[in-house]
Amino acid sequence: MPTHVFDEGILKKKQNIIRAATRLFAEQGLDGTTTLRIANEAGVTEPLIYYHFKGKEDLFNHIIDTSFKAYFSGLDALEKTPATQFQRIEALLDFHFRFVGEFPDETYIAVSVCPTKFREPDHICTVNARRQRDWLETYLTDCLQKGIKRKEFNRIPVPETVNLLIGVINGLTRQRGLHLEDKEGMRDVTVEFCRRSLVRN
Amino acid sequence: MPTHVFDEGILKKKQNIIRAATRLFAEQGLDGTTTLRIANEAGVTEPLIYYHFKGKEDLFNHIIDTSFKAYFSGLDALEKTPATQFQRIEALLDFHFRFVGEFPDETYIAVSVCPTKFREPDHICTVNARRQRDWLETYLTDCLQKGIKRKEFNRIPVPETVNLLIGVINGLTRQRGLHLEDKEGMRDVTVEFCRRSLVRN
Amino acid sequence: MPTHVFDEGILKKKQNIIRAATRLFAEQGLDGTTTLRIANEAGVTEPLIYYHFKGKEDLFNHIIDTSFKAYFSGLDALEKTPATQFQRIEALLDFHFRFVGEFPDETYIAVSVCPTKFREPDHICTVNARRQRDWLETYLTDCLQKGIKRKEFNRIPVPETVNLLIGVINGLTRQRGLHLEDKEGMRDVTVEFCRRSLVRN
Amino acid sequence: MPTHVFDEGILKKKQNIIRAATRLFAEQGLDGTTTLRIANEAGVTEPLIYYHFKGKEDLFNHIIDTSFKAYFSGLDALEKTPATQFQRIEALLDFHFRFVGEFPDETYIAVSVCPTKFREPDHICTVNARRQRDWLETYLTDCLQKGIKRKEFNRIPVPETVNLLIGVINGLTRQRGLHLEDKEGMRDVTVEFCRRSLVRN
DNA sequence: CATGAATGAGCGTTCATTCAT
DNA sequence: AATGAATGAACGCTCATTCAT
Repeated sequence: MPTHVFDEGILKKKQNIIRAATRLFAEQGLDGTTTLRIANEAGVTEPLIYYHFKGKEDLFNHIIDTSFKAYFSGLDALEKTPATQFQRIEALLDFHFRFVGEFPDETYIAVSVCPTKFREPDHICTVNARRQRDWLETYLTDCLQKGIKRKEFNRIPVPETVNLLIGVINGLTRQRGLHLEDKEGMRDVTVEFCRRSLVRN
Repeated sequence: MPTHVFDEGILKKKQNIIRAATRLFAEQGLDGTTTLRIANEAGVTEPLIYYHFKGKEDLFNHIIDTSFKAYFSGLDALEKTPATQFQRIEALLDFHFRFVGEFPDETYIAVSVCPTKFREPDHICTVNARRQRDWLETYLTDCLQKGIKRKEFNRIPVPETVNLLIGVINGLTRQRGLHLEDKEGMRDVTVEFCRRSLVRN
Repeated sequence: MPTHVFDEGILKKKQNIIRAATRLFAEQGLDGTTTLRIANEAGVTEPLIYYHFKGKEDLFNHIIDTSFKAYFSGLDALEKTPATQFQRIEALLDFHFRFVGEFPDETYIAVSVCPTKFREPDHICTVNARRQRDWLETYLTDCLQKGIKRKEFNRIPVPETVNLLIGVINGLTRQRGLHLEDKEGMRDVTVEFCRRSLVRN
Repeated sequence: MPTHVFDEGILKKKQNIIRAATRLFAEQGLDGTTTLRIANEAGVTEPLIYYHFKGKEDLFNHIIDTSFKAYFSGLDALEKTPATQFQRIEALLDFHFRFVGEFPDETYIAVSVCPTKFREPDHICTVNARRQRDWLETYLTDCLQKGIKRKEFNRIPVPETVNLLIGVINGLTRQRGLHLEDKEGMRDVTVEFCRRSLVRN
């Protein structure tokens, strides 16, 4: 069920290229991955990459674009479920745990190789990262402000806590692939950790 | 005052090479940084790099080695200050906030370019990352176990919480350079966030 | 009315290919023109070129062949009009002025890209260029010898003057496309220039 | 004495590259010549080309630049010798015969591969070709106008005759390498041909 | 007749590295 | 300690060409 959501109506060999590239970019970075390696692992010849994409950079951008589209569509599906403010935060954490589980390579690329492009202000990486940060800031700020006003949450400095929560999400996101066997356990412990910190008792 | 701690008794041009390489590796990664660029930014010629180091990889390893030495010596200085368990955790968080402030490039390299080497089990990156994780795990597990036993902390699942705290540290560490102006504020909020979650009231 | 003389009984798309190729070869040379570009400008896909021709070289040869056929058939039409010797030379100059006006691209290819093939003695370019030179030499030598014998022309060294006249034709031929607006004027001035040099007064 | 005038103070291997490239560009054009071939014929490895030049195009431009510098410095040496107007024209023809004899490859490149760059208005080829044409037009127009005014020349249409003379120079220039054994003969015959046409008797 | 998909061969270029000085 | 000159290896990419349909 994972990666397949991206692949509807795409040729098999093109899929292979995208999947191989995604894995290799995650493992070795953009500069560390050669087009020859991608082609070999995809079971095609190098020029086919250039038939389907303008170049290595374009292939990379395609992966970034597709990944962030899936990410944001997941985020947007969240918004519609109102509840207590903590349940909204829990849903956000939950979504990230699921997303990183489904798309570990895509997530790792976004977190680890995208930043090398932040120097270019119009790069697809920069644009999407900014959009992500804005989205999370808006969402979390709203949760915290409402939660504090309704006495659901402790009185805490909002912007710093938003920043902290984004850091938590980022940090847990980066710990993929390597270990993190007991995903279910981590999810629950993280949620409870935040609940104790935020929710008034 | 920062970077200079590494440079005692080192020739000026060698220092320039190391500093230029550190900055460039952090900005563009290992593969993305050419020896020519390093030489230019250091104000020397390429062969001088090879006079002082065996090659680019060796220069990189030197930087990693020096950085982790400073990091671990900071960690070891921590151990000697016993107190309440939460104070120990606070000291750990505090140290990381300070370290990332003093050595942003070194930290960023360790977090973002080291992982591309984890495939090689004996690489200096892999070894140091493992050692770091072990150190943090041991330290935090000890804190949590003692804190729980002495009723200072809530009863929480230890390994997952250790993992979570490491994630928090990692996440906040990655958010360097870009923004995070109010470092002091972040430090306090983070400490309080963890305190509310951990310490029984 | 021009290029159409070549196209009788040829499919429209094949015509497009030939015309696009002719223009591009003249503009960018043989190596500088890609089959993809030809296909695009002809409004077809690349494989269609290979349906109609064995390959790019074959398409090029076809153009050379067709161009030289038209050129030689024009030359042969000349021969039949006897008159004074200078009138024969004038007719030859006249024909070249008209030909280069009708087929500027074909002429330019013959003059500028054919020479890169002269290394291959059996190439269609080499063969036709030799045949052209032979034809012009024979024709002009005959004119000059007869004209001198009949006291129509000054006593001049024949082979060198033949060579010179071929050079004049070549030089004026090359000056197409770029400028040379007043073609009619150039024709007359050239003819009179040669007349004053050759014809006894 | 030939090509050596360009080479003062240049490294031997760099000279080899320039000479090999000059010959190959003349024989096969810019696109038809590979950097590998240049390197092989120069007895060096490919990267050395990139050590001395920014790339193939830059090497080509260097050759064009050097050639035209030599050409224009030759032209400028001409100007200072006033005499009858026809002697000035004779000197011009003479210079071109000598130049094409000394630098046949450079001349051929200027005449045959430069035009593929004329599309780019700021290209070194375009700029130099325009400058050359301007120079020749100015020079020849001056000769003809003065010659006509002083009754040295017949009354002839000046701009067209200028154009014709440039065509003659171009045409004879293009006939390099191929044959043209009796250069001395050609020079004299050409001069006399023009004299009879221009000079009043 | 016509095309989308795919490839073998090779090209211009870069880069880490070495050598002679 | 330091450098200009030079190279082996490989990389991203293009192109003429073919194949299946």
